Amino acid sequence: MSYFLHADLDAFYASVEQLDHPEYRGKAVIVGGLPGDRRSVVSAASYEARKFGVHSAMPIVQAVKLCPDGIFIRGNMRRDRDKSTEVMAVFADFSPEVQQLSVDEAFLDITGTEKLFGPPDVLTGKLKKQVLEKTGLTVSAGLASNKYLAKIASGIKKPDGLFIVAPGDEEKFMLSLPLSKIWGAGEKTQELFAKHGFKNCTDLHRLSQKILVSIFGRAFGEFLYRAVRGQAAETFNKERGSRSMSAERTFSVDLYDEFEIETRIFNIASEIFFRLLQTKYQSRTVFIKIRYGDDFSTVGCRETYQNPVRTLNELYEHILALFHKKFHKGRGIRLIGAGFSLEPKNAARQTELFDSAAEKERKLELSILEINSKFPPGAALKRGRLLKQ
DNA sequence: TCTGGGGTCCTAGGACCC
DNA sequence: TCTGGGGTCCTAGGACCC
Repeated sequence: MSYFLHADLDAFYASVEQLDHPEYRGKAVIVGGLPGDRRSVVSAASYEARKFGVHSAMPIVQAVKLCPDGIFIRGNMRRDRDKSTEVMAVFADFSPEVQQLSVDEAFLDITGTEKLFGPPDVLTGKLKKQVLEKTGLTVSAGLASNKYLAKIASGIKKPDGLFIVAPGDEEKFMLSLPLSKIWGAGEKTQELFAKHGFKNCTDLHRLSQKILVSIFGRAFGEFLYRAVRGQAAETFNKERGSRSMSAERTFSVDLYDEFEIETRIFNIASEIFFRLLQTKYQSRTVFIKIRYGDDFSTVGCRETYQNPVRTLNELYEHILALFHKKFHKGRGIRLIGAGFSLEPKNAARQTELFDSAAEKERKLELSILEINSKFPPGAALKRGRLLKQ
């Protein structure tokens, strides 16, 4: 019989700020942007801020209205990452199988750890205590016989809580939940639930798999069928490598000027290209994304090339071409994004014949990467924007 | 209220090949 | 002259999660 612990740090980014700034403790802390940031959203709100109705993904503008005296902070990614690493190290002391899901949560397979740490609830108590002592952060935990239920369970007694789904109670547990607690069923699905008059999990449980599939589509229908029965979802079992890499920017004001736009595109191209160079992946497929300011609509396109992208210049040309293929001249741009699909380096695809110009350029770019990695950010070597040939 | 940024997976349809 | 069926690869868009 398997047993899983899902551990979730409470209000992570906000808690790190309160840890580093004792004067913030006990106060409403909102991470994600400063009050003047017109297009930012909340990435974490302390529990004190949540009392005002502030929650993550909410526009900062709205958070300021709800909580005008809150402490607003943009956030400190490097610090948060370091803190996350510390926490994951503690998790690793309790299980050889830690599956990190994001910066602030992980599954621990604690099957068969009883001799070392005691029963699951005792182990969880020890883990929570150690995380607090070693990192100053609190964790909420869920225990269940599969990952899907452990994940839902950890959200039930927040903050600093523990909820256990006893073996044998899986289905009963799911049926006790409101539809809003079904992980994987977001806003649109909730609307669809309402449209069909489904009010709770029992309403879904009554339906055959065939009916669910006809309403929700094959994959999601089958997922729901299993979910309301408390059965393990495949979702968390695939241990897969990266599939894509991308970067996008929302501008504080819509962009109209072509030169300005192309400069932003170049910056995004450099960012993702140098990020790609530091991985064990290559890419033959490039995609772009445009969001218009007038109606918030998003369009995108992609192209798969014969050979992997080799140089920044080449990537920039690709992205620019895709951008101009989609862009409606005259409309203001709110967001531009670009990225690629990843494949393992040196995939068995015939490498192009030696191309000395491209090879030279690639070497130059690698040396820029090396120099950049040796200097603190800001002091690093920057290169002027390339020109279209 | 007016909607970030980095990802994953699914669906439907088209092109192409056998 | 009209037109099958399966498989693979690719693309656009959407839903969802943290």
